[in-house]
Amino acid sequence: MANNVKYLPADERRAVIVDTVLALAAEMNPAEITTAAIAGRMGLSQGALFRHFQNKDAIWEAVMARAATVLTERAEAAAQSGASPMESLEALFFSHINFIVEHPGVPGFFFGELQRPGKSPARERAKELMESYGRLVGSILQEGKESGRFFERLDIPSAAGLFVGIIQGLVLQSFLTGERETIAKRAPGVFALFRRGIERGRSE
Amino acid sequence: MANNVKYLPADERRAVIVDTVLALAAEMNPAEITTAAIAGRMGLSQGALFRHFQNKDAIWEAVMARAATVLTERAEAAAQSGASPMESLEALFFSHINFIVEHPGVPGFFFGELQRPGKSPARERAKELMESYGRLVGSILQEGKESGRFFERLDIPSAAGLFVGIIQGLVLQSFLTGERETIAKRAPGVFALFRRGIERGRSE
DNA sequence: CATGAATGTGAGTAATCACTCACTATCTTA
DNA sequence: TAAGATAGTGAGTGATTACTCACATTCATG
Repeated sequence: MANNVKYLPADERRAVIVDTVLALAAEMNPAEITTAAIAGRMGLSQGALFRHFQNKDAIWEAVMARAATVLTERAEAAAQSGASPMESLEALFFSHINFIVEHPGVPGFFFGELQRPGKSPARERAKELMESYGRLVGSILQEGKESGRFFERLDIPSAAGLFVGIIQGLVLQSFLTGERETIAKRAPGVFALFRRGIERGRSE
Repeated sequence: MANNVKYLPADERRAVIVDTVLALAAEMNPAEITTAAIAGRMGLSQGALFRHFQNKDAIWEAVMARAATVLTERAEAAAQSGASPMESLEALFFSHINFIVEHPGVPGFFFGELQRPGKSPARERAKELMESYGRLVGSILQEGKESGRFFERLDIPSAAGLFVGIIQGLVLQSFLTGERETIAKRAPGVFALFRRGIERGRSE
């Protein structure tokens, strides 16, 4: 893990810094991550950080942007992978779960940033991510509704909110237990119930 | 709002401090609430705080304990109010939503505390609350399942997790928009979908 | 291989943090 | 109304924070 290679090009160093913050976020409260902790983990001095980022907020924005990019890429791939809307939704759900299992620091980072009032750059990135994610889920739901395979009176915004909510609920439970496996273990059962909620009634 | 009455008895002062923290948590990131901010809002000096609490962690624990007490009382009352398990579940759901609308600082406080690793007193309180809440939901679900009104193959832990998750999803959306009304407006539609997921199939 | 540009150092800075304590103001009660 | 108990003050403490800068080290290139 000790990535203490020195004199990296600026873009690579920025990437290493972002990685380091994500690694720290998996181990501690993101709100308590200090520039000293980041530099220490990298084996560099604090000064090196500020050569590549104007301030801590800029680091936070880069971290959020990176998380958003990776998650969005995977989500879009998953959304197109299914043969039916329900399969796409299921693939999207589990790709999101896998992302969180691989990057356990991201949800906490996300929560922490959304709690901040006003508009920090990182918070704006987080909002953008949520909105585009919501649109993606909404389009799949709409498709399923139109194809007649979903509940015909399905309220798209509610269902999209529920979709995001069930993931958040799982994250919260894993925060509680402190164990990373919790979320992957509970995911299938919870998704099955969500599926029951949105699919066509069996006698309608 | 300015509660700057001086020379309150110790127990009343402690209650005022807890109220003040909850009020601040509704306006700012709980992680950024300082003892200076609390004292300033009350119109007292910082020293006054530490006459009534040993340290900041003790204040945080008291805040969490108070939130847990109020929420638990309301939840238990709601759980017993319904004529059927589904009605009880619905009453529980909306009492929780109302609690959050009235105390908008609590969810953020909760998230922030759960993100902290190790075991702070406040975090332990939060875990206790979640566990007893989960048991309450689980018992209603079990009752509904046994009475034949819920899905007969319902997985109780998944459904309880889903119940908590849909509330978290609504909270997250209200964090995003920054508007307090969002959560109450979206709640009915999301609960309807949850209900569809757990109730008996119409042709089974 | 010399030289300028890029990257990193380490000892600083002022601001802010939770917390302390000798002292004062107020309340309670005999 | 005197006096002890309780509550609050305000100027401190050392630790920690994000951030700076003169200087050193290494890299890239003609």
